[in-house]
Amino acid sequence: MVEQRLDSVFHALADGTRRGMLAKLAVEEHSVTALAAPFAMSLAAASKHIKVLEEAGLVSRRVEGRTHVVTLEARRLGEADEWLRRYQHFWTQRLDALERELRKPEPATPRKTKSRRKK
Amino acid sequence: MVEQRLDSVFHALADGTRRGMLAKLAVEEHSVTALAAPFAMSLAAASKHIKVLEEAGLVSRRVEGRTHVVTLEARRLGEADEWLRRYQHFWTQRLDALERELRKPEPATPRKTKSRRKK
DNA sequence: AAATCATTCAACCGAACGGTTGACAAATGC
DNA sequence: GCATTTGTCAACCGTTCGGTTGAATGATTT
Repeated sequence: MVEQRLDSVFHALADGTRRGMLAKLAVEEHSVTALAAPFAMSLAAASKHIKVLEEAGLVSRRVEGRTHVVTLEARRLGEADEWLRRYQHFWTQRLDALERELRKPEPATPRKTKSRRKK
Repeated sequence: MVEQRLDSVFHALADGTRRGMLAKLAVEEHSVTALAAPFAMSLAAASKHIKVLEEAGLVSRRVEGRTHVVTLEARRLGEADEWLRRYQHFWTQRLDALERELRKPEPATPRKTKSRRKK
């Protein structure tokens, strides 16, 4: 159930055009034409991308006269992030370890000027 | 450059089988056969999934005799997370706003017992 | 040396992807 | 009323995806 959603969300994110659209939508909502503008493709193609985002639940659409206004809907991004963070310590632990290592030279017991370590 | 990598990482994540493999690898490294075991598919199919993960930089492989040992390589997950977090406030702010709203019923000016609102 | 185990490779398959074009529908402008 | 704007839909096209099967490769066991 939530697994399926992750499929569609991650798939939606696996395309630069769509990520670009989300970036634009993060600033403010846009019409379909406005969203399509930066990309070298037909309006129909852009429209399809928007549909992918919509079906992934990443954007919503409000019809206003003849224009469709697309809005960022980030809850699902939150779900994706939630999934990713289960692994967070894997990419931070090295840094953590490094940090600890870097702090270490400041000795825990600074009394003895010369500390023999190991051997 | 980094955009291309995001493509492959998000694409790799857009599949339940592959996410399952990563989950298993989060516990410890595994051979190809061990990784494939839980899934109802041929070994060749699983092997392809692993290749996708590998090419996305999410896992690495060490050949040990006749078995290939696959290890989680989470740096790229970190990059994906980094991208997602640009949007973090979008899925937290609503909660923030809601929280403020929920606190509000405690009136700012509780003096007047009967407050007429509107009209 | 032969058999078995761990894994990939190559060819194939149907479905989905990302794009195009042309027709269509609805709201707006003249 | 007619043309224009905004957007979708449908059909098509080549490519990629996720899977299969069968053969091939290499390391290990007997």
